[in-house]
Amino acid sequence: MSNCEQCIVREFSSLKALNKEELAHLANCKTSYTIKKGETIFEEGDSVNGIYCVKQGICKLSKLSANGKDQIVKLIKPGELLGQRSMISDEQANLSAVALEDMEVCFIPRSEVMSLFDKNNKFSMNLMKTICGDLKESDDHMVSVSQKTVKERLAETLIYLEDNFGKNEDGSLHIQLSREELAGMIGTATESCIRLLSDFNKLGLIELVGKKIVIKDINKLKRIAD
Amino acid sequence: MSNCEQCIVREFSSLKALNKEELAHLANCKTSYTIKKGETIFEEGDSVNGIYCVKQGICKLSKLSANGKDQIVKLIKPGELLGQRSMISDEQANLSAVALEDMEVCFIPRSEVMSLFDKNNKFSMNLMKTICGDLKESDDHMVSVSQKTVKERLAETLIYLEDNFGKNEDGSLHIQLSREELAGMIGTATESCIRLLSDFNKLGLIELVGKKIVIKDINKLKRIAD
DNA sequence: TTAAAAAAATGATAATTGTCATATAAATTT
DNA sequence: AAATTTATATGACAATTATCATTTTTTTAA
Repeated sequence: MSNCEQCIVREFSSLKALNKEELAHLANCKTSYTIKKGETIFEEGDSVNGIYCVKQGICKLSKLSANGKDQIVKLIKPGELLGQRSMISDEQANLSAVALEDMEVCFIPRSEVMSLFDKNNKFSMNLMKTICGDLKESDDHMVSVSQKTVKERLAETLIYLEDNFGKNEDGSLHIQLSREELAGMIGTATESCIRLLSDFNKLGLIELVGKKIVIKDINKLKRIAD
Repeated sequence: MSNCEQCIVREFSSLKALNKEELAHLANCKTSYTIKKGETIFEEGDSVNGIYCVKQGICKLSKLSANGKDQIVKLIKPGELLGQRSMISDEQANLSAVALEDMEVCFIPRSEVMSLFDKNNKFSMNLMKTICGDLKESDDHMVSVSQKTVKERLAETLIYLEDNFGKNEDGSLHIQLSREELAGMIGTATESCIRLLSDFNKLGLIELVGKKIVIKDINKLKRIAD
């Protein structure tokens, strides 16, 4: 069983508030998992009886709409916690979590999180602030989806992806999303997304290398995004 | 100064976890305000140094988009708390709060809320659950905005308004929104909203009496909303 | 390595939605 | 009560976006 005290990603989440003793206890009750790219961690409707601490790899949180399209609500990266919302509300998950890369996660059971919430005020405050941050992000995202055009949102999303997930040596976005997933992030049809990528390409804002995307003129993109 | 212990709306919010002593202290440090319809409680960018407990009246939480349209993110009714997100994150408000009716609110300063958060675990858990509920709502709303048509969203919103804010004796929706505000709720242009209301009217789904809206066939509306 | 399947790209077209102009109705002010 | 302002409603049209069909490219499997 691996040690939580030595786990670096802990520093990036609410768990940074834990002391040695608490970390030792946590190491004892957590379960580690390896998840392959494309696999599901939990699905809409599942009862998630704890939270996942993401150690390695990126995953998407998405929701299936009535018309069968998968809307990506949020991307989760190492250091973040997964399933907090459902666990705290004690409700079934309203989103599905699917790995976009091979992942390593640790599952922390509900009882442990709740006990930490009760005992460690710093931890509960951290958790609170994280969720408040998520709420702000979600509200802002909602306004963006509702008031901006698809073109503006695509520009915005490309910038977001570069800012938050970085780029490879060849300059292409590190995060690998299919066109369908990218469309699901900005809330549009796959074909519309592809078409606008082509337009951006022709305008020299981006370059399409296979399915990879290289941002060539981030300032113009920013001007489009607003 | 009015007594918090006897305030009924308290039972509907996180504050229901407070004991006699805490309520007495709260009564001492809160400030009561009367707000007229149309007045602003706080605006995007304001530092909200506490939370508002809504005793009477409904208000909207909205965000101004780049194109000058006001997107309504949430409606708040008596018993709910206002400004929790900003206060906890210790950030400026990302939304504006404007009264849709004459209101009575009590302002509770940050220090008091924080002290309660630290001392009363039931309260902090309640607060947490409320915000988690808001987050779920916001995510769901986002998916709805992004995947449903304006017509579907209008139907959905009309049902939501009747379910959550009730109707007058004449059967019309109790909550009084201008067409512009209703458009702001569903995320569309005012003219599009008006046009679809006319369509619904012609189809017998609703009846327009002046600016009032009466739902005539909620089942058909539900079928449209999905 | 070739065949099959899946993903990406593009064209044609239709549906949805936004914008601007204008008319009508309601609310407010004088 | 008349005049002004504001809100609601409608028409005409343009822009955006979705859908369906088809082609090309890439990936996967045989």
